[in-house]
Amino acid sequence: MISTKGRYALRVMLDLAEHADEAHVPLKDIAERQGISKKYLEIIVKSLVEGRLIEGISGKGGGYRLCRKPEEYSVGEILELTEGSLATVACLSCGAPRCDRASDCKTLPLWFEFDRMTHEFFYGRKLSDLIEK
Amino acid sequence: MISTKGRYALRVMLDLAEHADEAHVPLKDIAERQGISKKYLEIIVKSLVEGRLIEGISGKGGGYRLCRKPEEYSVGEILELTEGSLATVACLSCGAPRCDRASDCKTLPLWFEFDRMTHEFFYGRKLSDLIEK
DNA sequence: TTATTTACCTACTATGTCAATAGGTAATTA
DNA sequence: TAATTACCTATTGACATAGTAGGTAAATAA
Repeated sequence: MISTKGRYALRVMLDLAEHADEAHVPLKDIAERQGISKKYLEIIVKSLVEGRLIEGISGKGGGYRLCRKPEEYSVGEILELTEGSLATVACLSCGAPRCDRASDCKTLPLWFEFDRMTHEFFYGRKLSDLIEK
Repeated sequence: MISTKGRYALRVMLDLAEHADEAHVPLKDIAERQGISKKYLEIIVKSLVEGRLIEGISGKGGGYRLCRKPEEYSVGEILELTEGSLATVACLSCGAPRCDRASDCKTLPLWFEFDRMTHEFFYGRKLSDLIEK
């Protein structure tokens, strides 16, 4: 299940992509357009800035801006950054303690395959694919 | 993210499938073989019994048994029963309050497509597919 | 009949995550 | 100097997760 963090992050990125002509977009504007609490969005954009997906400029006339072109962002990296991991089961998430049943676990191949499919799905979609022409 | 409930349920079902020759399999045996607390498994098998995936018989010589052949169970129905829903985002889970942004939400089609893929993946796998021949 | 074994039942709990909110400080521009 | 913006730390209520505890009811074997 994708939480609000990942979903809102994607919407913020989309909003920025759609307003890429403006120099910088204040968070206030994004919050209003998207109908999401600005305070909550602060937490989310923080991750995005730290992950170098966007950059923020303080002060009057400041705001946020994409670092790259919309077609250079995959949905997967946005979600993975904000959600922490896209892994389906705990055993497959990065830094998980390895399970000693793994070698003959009959369900692991299933999770593994699903994980791969998920990864391919989200990394195959670019931010630009979500913007209607 | 699939929780232990769904993952353990699948392992219980697999264990039962592999011991389908025995009349009834006591939960104690499953718990020992799978290395999962019997107490916790009680909660999980309860859902499986209520969902009519397995049946339980009390008393000495009792235990649990599959209601159908392994090839007649999809992984999807097992997970959906124990996890509640396989939906990726809240907006798509059954009985969710409908979002008034849905009509022009640019991310919804993405979630929808992923949801469909997930559904097809898990409903396409049968319990019997996970048993090595 | 009695002991044993099994399912089945209700209640409780510790821990963590989610989805925010509150109240600031620092930076930049007009 | 005032306004605007990002950026920072801390807190909170609600809920889910992953169990545990301590029983009762049902069925069988001795």
